[in-house]
Amino acid sequence: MPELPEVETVRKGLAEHVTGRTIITASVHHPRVVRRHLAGASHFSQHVVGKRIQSVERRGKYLWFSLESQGHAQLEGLIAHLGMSGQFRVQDERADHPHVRFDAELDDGRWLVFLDQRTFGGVALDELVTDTTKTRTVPHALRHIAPDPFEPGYDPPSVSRRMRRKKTEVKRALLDQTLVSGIGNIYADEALWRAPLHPQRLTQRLTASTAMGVLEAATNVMAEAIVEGGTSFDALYVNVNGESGYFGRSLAVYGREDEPCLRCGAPIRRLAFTNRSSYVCLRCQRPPRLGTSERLSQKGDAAP
DNA sequence: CTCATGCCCTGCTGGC
DNA sequence: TGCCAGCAGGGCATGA
Repeated sequence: MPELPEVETVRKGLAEHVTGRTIITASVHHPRVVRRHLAGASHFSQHVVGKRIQSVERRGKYLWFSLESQGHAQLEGLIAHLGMSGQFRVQDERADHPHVRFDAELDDGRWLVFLDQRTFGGVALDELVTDTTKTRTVPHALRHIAPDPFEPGYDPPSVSRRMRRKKTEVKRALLDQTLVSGIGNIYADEALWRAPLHPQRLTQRLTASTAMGVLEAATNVMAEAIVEGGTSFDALYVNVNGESGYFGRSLAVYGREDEPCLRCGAPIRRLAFTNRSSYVCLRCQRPPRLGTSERLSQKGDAAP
């Protein structure tokens, strides 16, 4: 469940503890963790050893360690995605835990450990290239990921235009990482409540200012969560696990089914959304009024 | 091309 | 008590 604010909290912690360190040994403990590294597990391990961590960077929900090798100006990216349950820890001893998927010994004697219960996360090595906005370098494999709202290449009017050209629901658009990155199910629901907009509103029917408004709401709610995540940060234990911090945050709708809307008091409802959930206040977030064409394509399960 | 859906995976919860 | 369905959900392959 880590979304942009949680990943940024992890990035900061990692940057503090591993910047400047050289990787001495590396081990892959589960093949699935390197499934995106097509050259394989042993290639991955061999190629990170001896590299120095120059910085820890992030775009949306992706992290990468910028690696330099002795005598080479060219940098490589060690990409990491936390998936749903990924955690990084920097610790003094090698971890003995069933969920360790990858670990590396650093030149200060400490260990960088990646744990992941549900194995949706992973790591890969990739070359760094100039991104499409020409404002920064990103791993080649992440070129399709759009800038997140905290990057210099993020251009809200452009994102708003692209969003309104799409033929889809506004919540799907917010979750589209090629449009704007970093927003997941939780912050999408929070942004839509703030806007306020029903998740099934069609992007083509939004005015430019409404589209800009929901993007701004998403940016604000994530910025506030970064501040909260940063304050509860523990030095040696680089926590990433969605559980600590996440649900302690001030969420207005997510997970609050049947509880009162903080704005109007009406009960928060949970709507089915492609095998997951959307939490909404149906009084603040009015469902779209369907036109003839949408009604015809509803196939009988239309709202009353 | 765009958009929607299903799958990957594990541990916990709730119903019977 | 034990079993199993359901749920959590990001990203990508696939099909429409």
